[in-house]
Amino acid sequence: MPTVKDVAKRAGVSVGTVSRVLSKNTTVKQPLKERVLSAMNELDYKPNLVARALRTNRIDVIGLVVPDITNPFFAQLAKCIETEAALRDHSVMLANSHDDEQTERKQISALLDRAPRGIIVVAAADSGTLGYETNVPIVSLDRRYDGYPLVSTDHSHGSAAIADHLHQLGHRRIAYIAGPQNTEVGRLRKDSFVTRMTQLNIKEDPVELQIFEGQFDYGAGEDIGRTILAGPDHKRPSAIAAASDQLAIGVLRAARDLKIDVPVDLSVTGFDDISLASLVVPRLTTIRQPFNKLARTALLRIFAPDSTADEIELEGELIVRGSTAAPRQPDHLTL
Amino acid sequence: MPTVKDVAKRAGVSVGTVSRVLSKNTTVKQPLKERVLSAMNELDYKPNLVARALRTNRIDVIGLVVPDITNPFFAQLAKCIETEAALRDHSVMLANSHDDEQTERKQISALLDRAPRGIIVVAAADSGTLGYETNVPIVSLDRRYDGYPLVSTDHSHGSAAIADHLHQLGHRRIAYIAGPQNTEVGRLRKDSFVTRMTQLNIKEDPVELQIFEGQFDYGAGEDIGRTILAGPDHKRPSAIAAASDQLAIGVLRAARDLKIDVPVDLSVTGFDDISLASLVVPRLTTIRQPFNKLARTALLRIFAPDSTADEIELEGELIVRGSTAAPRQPDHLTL
DNA sequence: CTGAAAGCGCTTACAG
DNA sequence: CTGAAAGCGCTTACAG
Repeated sequence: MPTVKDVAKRAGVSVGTVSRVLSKNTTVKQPLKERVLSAMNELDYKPNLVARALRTNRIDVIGLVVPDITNPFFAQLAKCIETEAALRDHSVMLANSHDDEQTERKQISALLDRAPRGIIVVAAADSGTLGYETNVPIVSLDRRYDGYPLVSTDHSHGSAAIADHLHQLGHRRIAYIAGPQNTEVGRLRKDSFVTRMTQLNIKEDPVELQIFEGQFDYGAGEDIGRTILAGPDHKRPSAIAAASDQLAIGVLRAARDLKIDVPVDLSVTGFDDISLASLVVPRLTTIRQPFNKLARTALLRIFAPDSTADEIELEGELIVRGSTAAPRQPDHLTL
Repeated sequence: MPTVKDVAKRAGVSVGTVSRVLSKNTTVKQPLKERVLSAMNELDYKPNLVARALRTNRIDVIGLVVPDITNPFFAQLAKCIETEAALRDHSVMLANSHDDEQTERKQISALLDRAPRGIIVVAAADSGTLGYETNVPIVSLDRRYDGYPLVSTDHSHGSAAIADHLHQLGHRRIAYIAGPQNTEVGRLRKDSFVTRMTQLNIKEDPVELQIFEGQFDYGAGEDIGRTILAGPDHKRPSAIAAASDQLAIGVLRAARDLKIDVPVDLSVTGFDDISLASLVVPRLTTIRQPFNKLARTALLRIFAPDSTADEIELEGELIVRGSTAAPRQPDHLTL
C-alpha cells in the first residue's frame, strides 16, 4: 500500500503538500496540485483512514445502537441511516441493546472506544443513562436516550390523526392497544389518542374507549386482540387502534382466527408503516414514519450540531388502506 | 483521556511494560503487573483502539455486507454476527449492497479502507468479483461471493428433507416455487428438491411436479401462489414447497384470499425459519437455518483461517408445524 | 504557498 | 524480565 510518502516522492513534493491536497486545502497551487493528483492516480493511492483518525481523533464512522435489528422498524431505520451515511462516506457500526439497559450502556461505550464521528441511539425500553461525558455527539432517534437531543416522528400528531380517522368513519366503540408505558413512544401515542378521543366524546354522540397495553410485537397484538374480540358481537368494539404495526398485524391474525372480517366487521390501524404493513391482508391503515427524513435529520444533527433544539419532530403521514372502513351499522351508542 | 504514558508514569514503569500487560504478555512479573493494573484502574485507563490499529494494521471490527438488512433473514444473521462478535470484543460495520453488484463492490472496498479484522459478505444475487487482492480475510456467508470460502446451511440436504416430508405425508401433486436461478442458493435448493422428487417418482406411485420461479420475497410468493391455485380443485397441487419462508408466507396469503384451507386442502412449506415463520397462521413447516452456528462459524473462519476448507456446510433442521398435513384424499395419481 | 518537523498513542524488535 | 527507542501514516502548527 502506497503512503503519502510514496506519493510525495513521486510528485517531487513534501508530504505536507500531499496531505494538503488530500484535505482539499485550497492553498496548494494548481501545477503542484496536479502533479500530486496524478501521482496518487498512478500509485492508486488510498489514504489510511486509521492513521488519519489517530491524528484527528475522529473516524468516519457513525455508531448505531438499536434494541433489536430483527425488528422490522429498526431494520428500516438502520437501512436508511446506512444509506445516508454512505452518501457522506461514512460507515455505520451496528449494535443491538437487546432492549437491556446494561447492554445498551456497554454497546455505547464500546462504540465510543472506536472514536466515531457520532452515535445514534434508539433507546431501549428501560433506558438508562450513560454516566459520563463525551465529546462525541450523541443523538436519540425515535426514543429518547438519556438527555440527548431527540429526532422523532410527531407521535402525538400521528395518534390524533388515527383517532380522527376512525371517528370520522363513524366508529364509536373503540379499543386502543398501547405500547409499553415505560417507553416515551408508548406513552406519547397513547396519551394523545386518548386525549383526542376524549375531545370527540360529546354527550350527544358519545364514544366508548377501552385501553389495553402490551409489548410492541406480533404476539402481544394477537393475544390482546383475542381478548378484545372474545366477547359477544354487540359488545365488541368496531375498531381497534394499535400503537404499532406489529401489534396491529397481531390483531389482524386474531381477527382472522375468530372469523371476524376486517374491515367489514372490524377496522384495525397500526403505526409506523413497516414494509409488512402493505403486505398483510388486508393492507394496513397506518401512520407512515418518514424513515429517510428521520435518518437524514439525525445524521445532520451529528455533522452539524449547530442546532440547539433539544427535540426535532417530523410529521408522519396517515396512510389509509384496506383495514379501515365505516362500521357496518354506525353504532351511535345510547348509553 | 489517560494514555499508556500516564499509566506508566503512575506505575513507575516504562510504556513498554504497560503495553505488555495490556496485551496479556505473560513475561511481566507479578508485582510489576499489579502496579500497572492498579494504575490503570485509578486512572480509568482505556486503550486507544485507533492508535493500536495503526500499529497492528488491524482494528477490532468485522465488516458485514448483506443485500438488504430489511430482509428478516439477513437481519437475523446480522444480529447473530453482532452478538458473536461482541463476545470477542469486536464491533460490526454494516453495509447493504441493495442486491447490486456495483454497490457491493463499493461497500466492500469502503470497509476494506477501514482495515477490519475480516469481512463477511452475503453476496448479492448478481454478485461480481472484487478485482484485487487483500490480506483481510473475507468469507462468504449463505451465498458465495467471488472465490471466497463459503459458510452455509446445507441447502441440498434441507430441500431433500422437505421433499421427503411432503412425500411421506402422501402428497403426489406438488408445486415447487424456486428462488432466483442466478443465485447459488436458488439453484441448490431447487435442484436438490427436483432430484429428490425424481427419485421418489416411481412408476407404481407417480409424482407430478410443477416448477415456478420468483424472487425470494412475499410479493412473488403471493403472485405465484395465486397462479398455481387458480386452476380447478382437482388439478391443483396438494402441496406447495417454497424456496424461502417469505415466498411461503406469500403463498399462505394467496391461499387465504382464495379460501383454500391450509393445511387441510393445501400444505405449504418454507425454508429458513425466520421469526415470522412461527407467527403466521398456520405456523410454517420449514427448514431451520442454524443462524447462531452460521455466524459463529463464519467468524471463526476469520479469526482462525487455518482451516483450508473452501466450503463449510451446516445442517439445517426440519421443523414440522401447522402448515403441512396429509392431503385430504391421498391422490395416488393414475396417469 | 510550501517544506521540515513534531506528534497522535500505541506496539515491538533490540539491548541489556 | 524490563527499558529506551523507533515507527505505524497521517495532519498541522511553525518557519520561511
